[in-house]
Amino acid sequence: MQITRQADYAIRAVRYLAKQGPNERAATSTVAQEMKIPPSFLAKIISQLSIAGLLHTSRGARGGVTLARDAKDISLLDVVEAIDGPILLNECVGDPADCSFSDDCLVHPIWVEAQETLVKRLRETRFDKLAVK
Amino acid sequence: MQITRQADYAIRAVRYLAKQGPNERAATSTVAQEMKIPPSFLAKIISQLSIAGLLHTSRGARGGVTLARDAKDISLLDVVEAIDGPILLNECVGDPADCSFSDDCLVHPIWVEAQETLVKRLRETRFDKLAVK
DNA sequence: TACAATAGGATAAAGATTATCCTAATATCC
DNA sequence: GGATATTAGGATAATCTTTATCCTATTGTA
Repeated sequence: MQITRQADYAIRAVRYLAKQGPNERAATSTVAQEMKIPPSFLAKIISQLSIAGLLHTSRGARGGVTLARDAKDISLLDVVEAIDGPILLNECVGDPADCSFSDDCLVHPIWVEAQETLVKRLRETRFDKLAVK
Repeated sequence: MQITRQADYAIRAVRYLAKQGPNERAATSTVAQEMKIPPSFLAKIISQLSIAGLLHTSRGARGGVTLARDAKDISLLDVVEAIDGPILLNECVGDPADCSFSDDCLVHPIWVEAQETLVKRLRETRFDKLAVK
C-alpha cells in the first residue's frame, strides 16, 4: 500500500523541473545529483515520464529535460500513475469481474469510495505548489 | 498501491465469521471453501489474525475460529494492518528522517493528509456492516 | 568531427507475494 | 486410552516486482 520509490523519484524530478523557466533545460545527471536519485535509474524514469507526455526531452549537447506543460497543469496523480500505473486500492476495484462476490459484496463500495477520495486529492495537487524552492 | 491478496482473503474470512453467532466456530477449511480461499494459505492468515488479537482459535475436534470481539468493534483497518502492516502511502510518511528533504518538502504534508483520510475511512468501517449475508 | 546528451535493450540482485506440504501439538468423542 | 479433527508453525519453492547497472545506438550542437 505504497507508491514505489521510482514514483517518489519521479516526483522529485518533476519538482526540480518545476522551478525552472520553461525554456531552461536540465540534464538528467544534474537532476539526479540535486535530487539524490541514482542517475542511471533516473534516465529510465524520465523516459517514462516523457512517453506519458509530461516531459519534453532533447538529445545532444545542450539537450536535457523540461516540463511538457505548465507546472500548474501537472498533478501528483499524473506523475504517480505515469510510473506506477493506475492507483488501485484493491484488485476488485479495477475489475469487479475478478471478484466472485461482486453482486453482494459490501466491501467493494468502500474501496471504490476510498480510492476516489485519494485519487481526487492527488489530482488536485499541482506542481506549481510543490516546486523546489 | 494496493492491498495484498492476503489482506483481501483476511477480509473475506472475517466477513464470513462476522455472520456467525459468538459461540459458533467455523473450521478453517469451511471458511476457505465458502470464501474461495486456498485452504493452506488461509491457515497462515488466520494464524496472523489470531496473533493480532482479532480472532480466537481452538484446536481439536469441534475446534475452529471465532471473532475475538464483536464485529462492530473490528474495523477494515484492523484486518488490513494485521496482514499487510501499517498503511503507508509513501516511505517518508512513516519516517521523515528517511527523506533528505524533510524540512522543506512540500509533498510530505500532502501524503500525510491523504493517508490520514484513507486510514480514517478504513477505521470507521466495521464488520457488522460488512458481514456476509 | 568531436562531444554531450537522451533512448533503449540486456542483465541481475534482492525482496515480496502467493502459495504448498509436512510434522507437531492439542482438544474432543467414543 | 485411542482415534480423529483441528490448529500451529517450520521448510520450501515458484513467480513476480522492484531497484538498479551497464552498454551501445542515436541524435543534436558547436
